[in-house]
Amino acid sequence: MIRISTKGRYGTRAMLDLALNHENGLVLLKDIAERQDISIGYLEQIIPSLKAAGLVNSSRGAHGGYALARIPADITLKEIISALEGPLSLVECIKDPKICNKTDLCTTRDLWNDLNEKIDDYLVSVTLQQLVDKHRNKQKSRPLMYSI
Amino acid sequence: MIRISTKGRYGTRAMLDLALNHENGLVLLKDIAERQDISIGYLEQIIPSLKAAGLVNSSRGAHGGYALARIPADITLKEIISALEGPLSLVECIKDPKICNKTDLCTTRDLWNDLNEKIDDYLVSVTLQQLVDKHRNKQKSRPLMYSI
DNA sequence: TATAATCCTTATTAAATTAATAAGTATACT
DNA sequence: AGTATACTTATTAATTTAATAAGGATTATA
Repeated sequence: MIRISTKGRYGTRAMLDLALNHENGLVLLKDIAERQDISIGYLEQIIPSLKAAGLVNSSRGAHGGYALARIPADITLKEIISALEGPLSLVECIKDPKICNKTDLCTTRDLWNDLNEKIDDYLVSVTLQQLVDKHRNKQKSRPLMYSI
Repeated sequence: MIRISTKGRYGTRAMLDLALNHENGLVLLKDIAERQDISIGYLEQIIPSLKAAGLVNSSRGAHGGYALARIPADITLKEIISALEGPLSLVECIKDPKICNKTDLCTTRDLWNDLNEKIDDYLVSVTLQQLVDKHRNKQKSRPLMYSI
């Protein structure tokens, strides 16, 4: 199965949540967890990858919390996914050609490599800002839904 | 990690092997296994998926073996991968929207859905014949390599 | 009709990965 | 000092992946 793990999915949702809720200053992990319906413990395992990649900043202690390190328009989905799942490599021999001695004759490797590039192109083309805009449009188009 | 499993990769190589070696009649599992360096036992677990999808035919008994069910130009990569790995669905809620009650408001789901379509488009666009052609070109461009 | 060659079927297992929980530590504001 | 928060590390359960094993079913042919 070709799949995106929960780490990638939850982390992306956390980033979108951060982008949507920055008006009131720092965002609490607890609040992200609640809004996104992800356990705090699991989020605590995911966030460090985003920090390490320089995508979010944090401050500790009371009144601490998280914030995006850059504006959403400057953050691509590729950065987010790479931070969470490592470099995109549909098959091992893409990022590490030495593991197979037939690499240069392997037609199917070329194939996975091409597909890899397509996926990459798409991920680069989407910014967090675009997600924010899409999200706001969705909200607008459902005027009968009230949050309670 | 976004990954293609060995089932998908080995199965694709088996299909390419079938396409390349049909001149001498039916192709033996044993020979595919040897040429592709995949254990017979594991191939025996992979081939049934290809049969079930109507991509290969087989005949049993002495002088039995496998053959493609259709010409390579009529077989897309998407059919092969779907047969081996099930319907492409980067996240569960793509093929089964009911598992999540926020599906219609979920911006990230739309995102995975779009990516899913890109991958799908690519897989549909590649035929087994194209792989065969690429493979033959590679062989030609390495005239100093002899098989022994 | 016996034998050999082949596909076919089912069960088992080991390893890796994923998804999560738990429990406590460090820091900073009040 | 106390509390709210981020941070760290270890553990575990479930699932998936990748493979092995062992034998059964079918067909050509000697």
